[in-house]
Amino acid sequence: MTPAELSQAVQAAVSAAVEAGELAVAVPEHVTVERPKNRDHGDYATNVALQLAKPAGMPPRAVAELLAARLRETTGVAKVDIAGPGFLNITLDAAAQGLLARTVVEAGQAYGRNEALKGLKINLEFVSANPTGPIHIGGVRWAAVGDSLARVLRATGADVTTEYYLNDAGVQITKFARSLQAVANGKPVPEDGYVGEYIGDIAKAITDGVPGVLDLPEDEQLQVFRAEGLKLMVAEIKRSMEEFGVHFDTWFSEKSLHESGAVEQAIDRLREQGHVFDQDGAIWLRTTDFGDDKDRVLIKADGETTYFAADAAYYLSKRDRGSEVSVYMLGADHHGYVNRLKAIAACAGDDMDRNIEVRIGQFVKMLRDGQEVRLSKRAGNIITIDDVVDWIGVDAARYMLARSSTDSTITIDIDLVTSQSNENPVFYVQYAHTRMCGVARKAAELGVDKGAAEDFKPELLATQWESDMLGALGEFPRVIATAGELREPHRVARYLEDLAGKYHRLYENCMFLPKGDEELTDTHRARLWLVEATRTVLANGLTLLGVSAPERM
RNA sequence: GCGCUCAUAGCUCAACGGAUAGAGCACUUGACUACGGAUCAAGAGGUUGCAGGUUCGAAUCCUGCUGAGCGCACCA
Repeated sequence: MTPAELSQAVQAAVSAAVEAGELAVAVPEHVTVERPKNRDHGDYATNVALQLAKPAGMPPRAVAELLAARLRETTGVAKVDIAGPGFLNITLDAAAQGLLARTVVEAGQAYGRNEALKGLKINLEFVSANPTGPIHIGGVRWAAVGDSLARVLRATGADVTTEYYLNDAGVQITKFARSLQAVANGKPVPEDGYVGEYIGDIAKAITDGVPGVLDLPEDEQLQVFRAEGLKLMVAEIKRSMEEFGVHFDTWFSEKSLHESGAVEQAIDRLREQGHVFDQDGAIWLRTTDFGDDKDRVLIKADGETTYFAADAAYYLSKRDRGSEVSVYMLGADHHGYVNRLKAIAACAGDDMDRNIEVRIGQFVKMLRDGQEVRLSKRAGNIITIDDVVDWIGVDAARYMLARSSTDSTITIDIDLVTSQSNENPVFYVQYAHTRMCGVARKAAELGVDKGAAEDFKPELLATQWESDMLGALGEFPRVIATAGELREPHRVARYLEDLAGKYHRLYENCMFLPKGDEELTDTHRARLWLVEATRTVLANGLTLLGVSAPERM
């Protein structure tokens, strides 16, 4: 019996009580059934009686009594206790619980997928770092979290488009081009330019790739460095993202918004909605109508469009391309943008509480020799995505960055992670997976297997360790659904750590294979189903995080 | 000055308003002639920054305070 099925059973118990006239409430659309932390509280617990007590005008425990009586009649339910203020503690019979192992194995890679967000069209934008340098550690966090979130959302049935917004127009690119040009000509980079080895590398690639570029007039030369530098830098970013296991469906060019007239069209559309006004020679969007602390300029008095105007056009582009929910993942230094971005959606006539989500994530702090390493894209000693991968590898990097809530600043001690990578939780989880594969290898060696599905005896999975394991396996679909709904992929990582721990304990306490001259028993076979089910969930979960599930380490 | 975010064990971090706040690491003590010991068991470690409030129930929600990070352009 899965938690979802149990939840329906509880709901049915409420319905039955209502129909019998014993309970005067509206039947809740969804009943929460959860694994209690304390196993003395049964396999599952529900607080539904506490929640219905007030509307029913009855004491919580009286409501609980009504429901408990009906639940005890439910197939697969072994015991129902009423505890504390009115919790219902439900214990399943071993067979009903054990059946889950076969369910999981038979579902395979599909186990855990659900339809919590079925059909929802989501545009998920993340990283979007300026193409004026390599991706630095902050961007790496969004790459890990954003890509995992995309995978999680897809597992909940959402139709997700991942997108990288390339700021390929504007003065930063010009500064970048001037820096390349200066270095190529053996001159010092301008005061406000970009420095770092990569500037020299790209400059050299351009002078090598475009013979005679240095003989061109200065203006033409700059154009070459701008165009070629941008191309090379974007290619470099794409390469590092792909190597990190992160794929973007769309690389969206800011410049294209300006060149196609999309920015002007966007302003016209916002004007039609009545939120655009002229003042002091500039054209403004009245974002203060929707919670922004000041109105924003779209077109400056000198006729130039602002970056904000491009933001507006970009949002409308996402909308025009079918996005129902546009999710922006921004760094903490962009929190001031939340209100103005949401106001764009509202000014366009959209629901700013549904059609747009701006998620702010905190920074990653890097320590080396006990000192914080300051991150500056313009400084030479930046920590890039390639540095991180070199030090700790893609798996550990992705896992470490994705296992924490983006609300928390996280601190990564480079010395610790590089010198003692065994302490990394990802190894704990991956090791559990290799152990399960080891069991399968050993079974093959012994020439035994878990047997046919119809011979599986779920009631033999009856020890506390097996029960714990089965309970955890049953949670997986809900973990994914919650992670998707809350946009918090770190929940998957935490779940896997718990699952791995339960497996390690199961391993210590239950033999899966016969030893010595023993015969393979039905208990062994049932446990082999459980091991295979656990391996399936662990592998599925690691895939959602973009982390490999190794057979050997 | 105004605003946003954060504050949980020695460290790094969890905890859809639920029961005794949990993991990993580090520390102490144990466990390998069995499926991989990169493991497990036990122990120790907390006034969830402070003070109020709402609630049957608060780390979680509200108010105030303290501390930290960040942001407040006709820049991009």
